[in-house]
Amino acid sequence: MTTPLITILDDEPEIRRILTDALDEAGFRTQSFSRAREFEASLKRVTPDVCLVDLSLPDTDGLALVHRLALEQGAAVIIISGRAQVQDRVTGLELGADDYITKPFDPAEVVARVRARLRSGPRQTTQSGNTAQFSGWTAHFDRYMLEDDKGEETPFSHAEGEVLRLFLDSPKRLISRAQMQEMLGGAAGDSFDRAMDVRISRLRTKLREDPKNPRLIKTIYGAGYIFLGDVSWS
Amino acid sequence: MTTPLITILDDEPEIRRILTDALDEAGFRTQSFSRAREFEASLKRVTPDVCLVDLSLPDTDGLALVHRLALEQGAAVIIISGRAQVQDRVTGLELGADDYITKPFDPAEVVARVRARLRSGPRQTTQSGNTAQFSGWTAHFDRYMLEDDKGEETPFSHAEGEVLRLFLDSPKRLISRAQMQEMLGGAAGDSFDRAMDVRISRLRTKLREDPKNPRLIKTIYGAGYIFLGDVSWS
DNA sequence: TCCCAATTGTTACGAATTGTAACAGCTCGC
DNA sequence: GCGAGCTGTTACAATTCGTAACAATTGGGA
Repeated sequence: MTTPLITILDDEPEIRRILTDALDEAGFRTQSFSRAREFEASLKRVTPDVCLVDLSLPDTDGLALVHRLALEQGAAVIIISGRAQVQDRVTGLELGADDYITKPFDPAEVVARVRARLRSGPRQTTQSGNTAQFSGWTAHFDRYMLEDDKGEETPFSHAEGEVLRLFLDSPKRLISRAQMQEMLGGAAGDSFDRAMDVRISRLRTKLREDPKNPRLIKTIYGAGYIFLGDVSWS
Repeated sequence: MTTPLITILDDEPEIRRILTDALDEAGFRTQSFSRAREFEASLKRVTPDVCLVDLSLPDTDGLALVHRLALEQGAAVIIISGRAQVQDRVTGLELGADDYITKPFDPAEVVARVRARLRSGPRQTTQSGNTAQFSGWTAHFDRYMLEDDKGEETPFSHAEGEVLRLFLDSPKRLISRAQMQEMLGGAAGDSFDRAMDVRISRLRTKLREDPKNPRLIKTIYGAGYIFLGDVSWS
C-alpha cells in the first residue's frame, strides 16, 4: 500500500500550514485547498484516504459538502470547525462525518485521529443512506433505480438522482433554487436555472406525478420547491 | 442486520444510566458493566459492535484493556474519560481506540459518535489476496481466470484484469474516468479514454452483462463507473 | 525468418444523457 | 381580468458513452 493521502480544505492559510506540517511529519502525503471548487475538482483525479474539512468556507456550504463527500467518496471525513456547540457536532456527525474536531486544536491530536480513521479501513458505502422509501416508492441510489409499490423498477440518471437525493434529504422543507444550484455544484450561471427546471420535470414524470396536481414535488411560486412525503432511509 | 449492540464499561452508576438511556432511546441494544472482569467474560458469549470504555477503572488498567480490545475484537472502541489532556487523547487513540470523548459529555454527541463508528463498518483486516468472490463469480488473479458459479472458467487478459481489480478494490464506490486513467498508468491523452471504454466493454461481456441493463458495472453518465456486488477477497 | 494467434489500442458510428432554446401555461399584483 | 415575470414542457444540439470493425503490437513455434 502506498502512503495515505490526506487532503485539507480550509480557507485560513495558517491552519493549512499547521496541518500540512504535522501530517507531513507524521509521514503522510498531503494536499491542501482553500476553496471547495478546487478541492472538488481534484477529487476527479485522486482519491484521498482522509479529508479534513473546515465548515466555514467562503464559496460553499460546508455541511452540504461533507454530506456529498460522505455519500459519494470512499474517504473518511473529519470536520474541523470553530463551532463548538454540541448541536453543531451532532449534526456534522449525523450528516456523515467520521469525526469532529473543534478549533483550537492540537496538531498531535489531529494526527492521532487521522490515524484512527485510517485504521478502520475504507468507508463502507454499502451500509446506510443508499435506499430511501417514500409514498410507495423506493429509491435505490446504489443502483440508480426507482422501485414501484408493485416492485417494478425504472432507472433514473445521475442528474435526476442528485435532485431526488436533495429532496429526500430535506423533506417537507422549502428548497430555494439558489440552494439547489449550490448543492448540485452548479456555477450560478444565468441559464443554469432552466436546466434545474428540466431536471425536476423529468424527475416528476418518472415519479408519475400529475402535472396539474403534483403530490410529491410542489413548486412554490417565486420561492422554490418543497418535497412532501414521509421519507425513511435505510 | 440486527440492531447493533453497544456495551458500556464504567464504574460510575450515574454515567452508566445516562448512556444506557440515551442509547436505548436511539434504538440500540445495550449492555453495561462496572468491572472489567465481567465485561471481558461477556465477550466470550457476545460480540458487541461498539464498546464504550471508561479509562479509570478500579480493577484493571484501562489503556491495556483498550489495546487488547482493539487488537482482538471486531468492535469499535470509544474511550470515555475524565482525563482531557491532549496527551491522554493521543495515547488513547494511538493504542487503537477509534474515538475519545471527555467528561463531561453530552449524551446526544455520544450517540452521534456511536453512529459514526457503526457507519464505518466492522474493523478491516486488510488482506490482499489474489482471489475475489462476487455475485456468483470468482476471479483468480494468479491464473487470469474468471470462474462461473457452475465452475466454468473463462480467461481474462491483463488489461481486463487491471480494470477488474480496480473495481474489486473499491466496490460500490464511484470511480471517475480520471481516476482510472491515473491508476491504470494512462497518460490522459485524448484518445486513451476510448480505450478505457473498450476495456470495460470487453470485461462486461466476459461477465455476461446485459448491455441494456448492466447489474455489476454501472456507468454514471458524466461522472464515471460504479461496481456493485459484494466482494470478498481470499 | 515468417506466420499465426492473442491482445490491445484506434476509429467510426449509433445510442443515451444532459443542457439550451423556444414557447405555452401559470401566478400574483394591480 | 391584464400583463409582467416565473415555471413546465417539448424539441433540438452538444457531449459522453458502447461497441463493432480494423490496425498495430507482441510472442511463440514451425
